[in-house]
Amino acid sequence: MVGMISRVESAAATRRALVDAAAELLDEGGPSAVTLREVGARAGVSRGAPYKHFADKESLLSAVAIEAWERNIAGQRALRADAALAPVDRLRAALTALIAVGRQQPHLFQQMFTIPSGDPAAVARVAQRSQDEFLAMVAAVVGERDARRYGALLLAGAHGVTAMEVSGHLSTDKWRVTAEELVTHLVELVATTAPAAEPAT
Amino acid sequence: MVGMISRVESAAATRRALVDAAAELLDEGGPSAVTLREVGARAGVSRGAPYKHFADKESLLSAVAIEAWERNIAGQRALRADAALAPVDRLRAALTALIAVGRQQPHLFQQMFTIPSGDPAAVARVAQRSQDEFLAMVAAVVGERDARRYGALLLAGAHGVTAMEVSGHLSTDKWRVTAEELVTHLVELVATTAPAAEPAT
DNA sequence: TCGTTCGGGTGACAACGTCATCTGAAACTC
DNA sequence: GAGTTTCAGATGACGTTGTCACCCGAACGA
Repeated sequence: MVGMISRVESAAATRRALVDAAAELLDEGGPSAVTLREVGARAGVSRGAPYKHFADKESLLSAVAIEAWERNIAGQRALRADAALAPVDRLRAALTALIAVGRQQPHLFQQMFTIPSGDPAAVARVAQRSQDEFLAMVAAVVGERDARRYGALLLAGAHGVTAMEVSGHLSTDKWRVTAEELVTHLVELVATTAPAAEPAT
Repeated sequence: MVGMISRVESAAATRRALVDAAAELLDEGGPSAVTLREVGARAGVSRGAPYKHFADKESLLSAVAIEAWERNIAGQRALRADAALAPVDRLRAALTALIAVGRQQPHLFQQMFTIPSGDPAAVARVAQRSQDEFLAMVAAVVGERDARRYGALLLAGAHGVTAMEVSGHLSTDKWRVTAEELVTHLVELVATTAPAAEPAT
């Protein structure tokens, strides 16, 4: 029958609700606000239920970070598919998107770059895929040969400025520059310095 | 009598021991390993003693971060006083020092850039002083006029690459570049692109 | 139809952050 | 120097949290 839910479907739905609830609590009050009891409550299950889907609290938070990385990947794919954008604009848009996450969901941003203690490979793997996507965008601007070198520069710069703003260390009074301006500046710097520019994919 | 300890001296010594113990535990096992009970034990006092010196656990961790920033400031001052170094070398050394902290004390590095929830201004203030020091070093290379713009770029880049390495997102297989190489590259990029270079202080 | 599997609920426990309260000695007042 | 105040530290206690062992019931496979 249509709409009938099997056991695996129900379990998957619960897992979804758990991750969503955890992400919500993380946004609202940081990692310490993510209690398994409250997560269970918001997901409509009991306090022990999360343990049927995640090894421990940190695995749950890792799942939240992993989904954020996957959204990041999807966003970059969409940018690459947008034919209306010049390669250098795609680059800038991708980095600006990272800044936007930091601005709108600072705790999530920090979680994405937290030292993993459980399974280090889990978050790292999906982050690597995001970087692959980004590398392709860089290659379209500076060429395949120097993509890695400049890609690391761009990504580090964007992440660095966002992290500084998130943690309150980027006083615009002092630096007289916004995160977006800095990224734009950095992209221009790379685009003009880089040896060769190739046509977009 | 020499060696006699007054009450305030004893209290200051306890505070020192508490911060040291917290820093030690942070290095060993991350923020979750810093329990007030263990901190008290290592400092030779009881579990409730820290509350005579810090409002709560987070204030204690903030104190650890603040001391790390102060060491950073002292290091930068030493670099600026070293007449044997060219201005651009001082810059690179300062950024490399930041990377070294991330490598050797990853949890401390994260703590230095954590979103503060208690007194946001406390950590931010000392971080600002570190940036003032850094700004002066940048000005010696690219001139006063563009120091802010390029300073933010350099600092963000160094912090970004360190954070990526700390969180395991900087696969050297993929990027074929170490954090130091990237910083060196960035410094050269700025030094050659910047409009004017002025003599060192 | 009969086990099996497995998501979910519940009781329980240790550890933790935090506070109210007590204590004793140093510091201050006269 | 006696009395008073101040304050670092110890301790008992409480609520909360992460975690696990155990139980239950419904969906699934044979």
